[in-house]
Amino acid sequence: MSEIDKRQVILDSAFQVFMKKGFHNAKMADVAENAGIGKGTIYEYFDSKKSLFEESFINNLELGYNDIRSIFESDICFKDKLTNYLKFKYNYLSVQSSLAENFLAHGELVSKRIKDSFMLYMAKYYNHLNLLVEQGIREMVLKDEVDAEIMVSCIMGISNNYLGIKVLFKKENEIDYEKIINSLLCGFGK
Amino acid sequence: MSEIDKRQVILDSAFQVFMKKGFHNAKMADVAENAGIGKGTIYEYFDSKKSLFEESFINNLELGYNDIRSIFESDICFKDKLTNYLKFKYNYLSVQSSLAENFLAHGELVSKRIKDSFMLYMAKYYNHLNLLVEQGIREMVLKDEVDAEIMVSCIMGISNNYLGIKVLFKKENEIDYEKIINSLLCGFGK
Amino acid sequence: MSEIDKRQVILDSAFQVFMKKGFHNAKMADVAENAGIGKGTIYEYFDSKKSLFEESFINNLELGYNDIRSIFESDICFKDKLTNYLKFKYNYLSVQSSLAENFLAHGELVSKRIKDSFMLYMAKYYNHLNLLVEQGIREMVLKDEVDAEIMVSCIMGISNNYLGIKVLFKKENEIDYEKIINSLLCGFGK
Amino acid sequence: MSEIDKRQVILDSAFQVFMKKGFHNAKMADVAENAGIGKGTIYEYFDSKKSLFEESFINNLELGYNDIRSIFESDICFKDKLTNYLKFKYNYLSVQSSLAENFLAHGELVSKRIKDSFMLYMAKYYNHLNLLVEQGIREMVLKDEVDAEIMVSCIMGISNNYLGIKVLFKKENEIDYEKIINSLLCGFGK
DNA sequence: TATGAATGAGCATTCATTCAT
DNA sequence: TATGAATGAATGCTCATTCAT
Repeated sequence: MSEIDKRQVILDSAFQVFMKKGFHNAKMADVAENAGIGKGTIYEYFDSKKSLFEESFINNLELGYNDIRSIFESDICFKDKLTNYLKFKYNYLSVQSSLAENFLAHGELVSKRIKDSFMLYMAKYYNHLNLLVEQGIREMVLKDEVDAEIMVSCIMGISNNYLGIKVLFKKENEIDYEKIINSLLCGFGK
Repeated sequence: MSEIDKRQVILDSAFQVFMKKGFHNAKMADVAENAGIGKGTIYEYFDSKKSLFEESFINNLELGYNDIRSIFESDICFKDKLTNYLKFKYNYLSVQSSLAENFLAHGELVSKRIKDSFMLYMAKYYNHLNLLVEQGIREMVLKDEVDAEIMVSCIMGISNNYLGIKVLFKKENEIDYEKIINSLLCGFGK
Repeated sequence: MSEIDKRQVILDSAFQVFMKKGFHNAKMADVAENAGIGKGTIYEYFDSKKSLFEESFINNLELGYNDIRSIFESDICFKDKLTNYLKFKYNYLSVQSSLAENFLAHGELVSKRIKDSFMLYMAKYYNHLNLLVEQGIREMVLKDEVDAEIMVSCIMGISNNYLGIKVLFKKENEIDYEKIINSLLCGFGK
Repeated sequence: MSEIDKRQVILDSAFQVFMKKGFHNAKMADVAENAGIGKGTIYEYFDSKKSLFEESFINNLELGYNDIRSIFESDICFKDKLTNYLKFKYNYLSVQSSLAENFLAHGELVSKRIKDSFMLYMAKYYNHLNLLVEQGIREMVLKDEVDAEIMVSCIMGISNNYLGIKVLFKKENEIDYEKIINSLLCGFGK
């Protein structure tokens, strides 16, 4: 196995263990065992538990972003793109985390580096969603005077909360993406 | 000071310290000092650090819920209620936490007990927002066939993301609650 | 036991263990056990193993110096003072260290702080021995033109090497302090 | 490079690193890098770090002894021999160690083997100095009844302390070997 | 009841040593 | 023979918890 590969194996193992147990309850021994290597080997590739956490966290942001970027950059219409985005988010939530955990936060681990990285990716997502709104306007699906920030927030709310609940109660077949998009387009008012 | 009062003093002190430092970096000595009492005294009222965290977390959910319940239970129209709710959330976000931290989660501390409690309050919020949607339908402001889950998710998305960003960049005066509600009512589509 | 006393108990225990095992082979657990306390307690009084070593080393210099100063400051004649000094050194060597160890040194632990402290006490000893030489000149026992540095070095050589060997081979009764002093006074030449 | 030569390269490299960093702070990786070889190669020639230390220490004693033996075995008079010895010691102190470090000792590394070896060489030095004293007696420079042990200790004191201080304060040109020897011969008394 | 000095279980990290290449 | 990636035993230190006062 190449040096790069082993590094990636450790990153993946670390992300799994950190997600499952949290930073403080995850032992370096757990990460090593999960990766099928010795404890000391981790330190050949990473300086400390903290930096391993940061690297694995950022690596995961990158991987997730690469997957989702292809959706945003694909050459399809507004509605299809939004539908694909929501479908992807549904699957992502399924494998990655539980709803409740996404609401909880502890300041402790959020180093400047990780905050910056997180904000960077959030900004990228945000930017993509903003571009999607603009595309919708160009395609004459959305109103010209639409407030992109508000609409993006609604999309995020749906992807985090509505889909999150469906994941939690395992009601995938109840999700009607057509209805979601219609709700956004037509509004809830009379 | 009565026994009940001292318990509450400890709970408040604990919540402050846990929010500021996170569970693992908060020392029992910090909580005691912040409460102006001795370390040993905490153990007269709570079994362990973990249970103190849980109690303080749930206590805070209760306090927050009591504040917001009065909004939902007030005798005002749909639009005013929704506006008041969003305004309250804005202030809450301002004092409680930063945007980025709300996105991050570590599984470690989320015991079944705390998850259940959290879900209970989420369900209460959810229920209130659902009732609010029903009120909107009764007041003929919303369509009869509105999907409450989707609308509630949009409201949550706005309160967590849109307001969160405004808090983060301290742009309170930019928030146009009228426009937010109009967006929800009329939709973003042509 | 008072706080000061417990501190001293730990210092004494630490000095014993460090002298016996050396810094790196002495475990904090050894020091604690030797002092009859828990490991954690040491950290109530000292910041780290390193600082415990330094404090115990310096403390020992102080104690040794206090003992020997009383000899130098006593109101007796040159010869008696020199005899007492050598007798004291003999006993000190007996309980403190072996000859061979005094020759070996490893730079590692010698922090600036400890070096300064050591040099300070060496300078004090040196100064006392110089004053002793001056006293000898005033008492007309020593030549006026005596080179104090050379004579002090000879005294140190005798106290470290000659007495050290006697300690090592446990030949206390062979030591003839009279002869030693006569040798210094009359020289070895014809 | 022959096997013997590589062994010697490692021994030299090891001695340098051990003297500079001390046993515990010297890493095998340091020794290997300093010798320009791989870590594993050291283990082709030495069993362990401990044995490498012992071998390098003893090897250095041998080298130092070989240098000084030639002085003692040269065919010159007592005074010249003593002067040459002191001059050699001065240079040796200059390159090998600082004064303070020579006073400090930590028991840890002094295995029986190394102690024995050290004592052996000390005994050799001692023996040479004793022979030198006898030569002085034969040459009628020293008194017949001179106590060799005391005189040797004085010489050692001068070489370790007096010369050590001169090295430390870089006052080589202040050393008056003539005066030192006269002091030893005539004594310090009236 | 209130305290804080004392405790020791628990873990990140280092580095001498091994062994497949 | 020479290498250095991989290993895991070993230990300093932290801090929740206890309990004598």
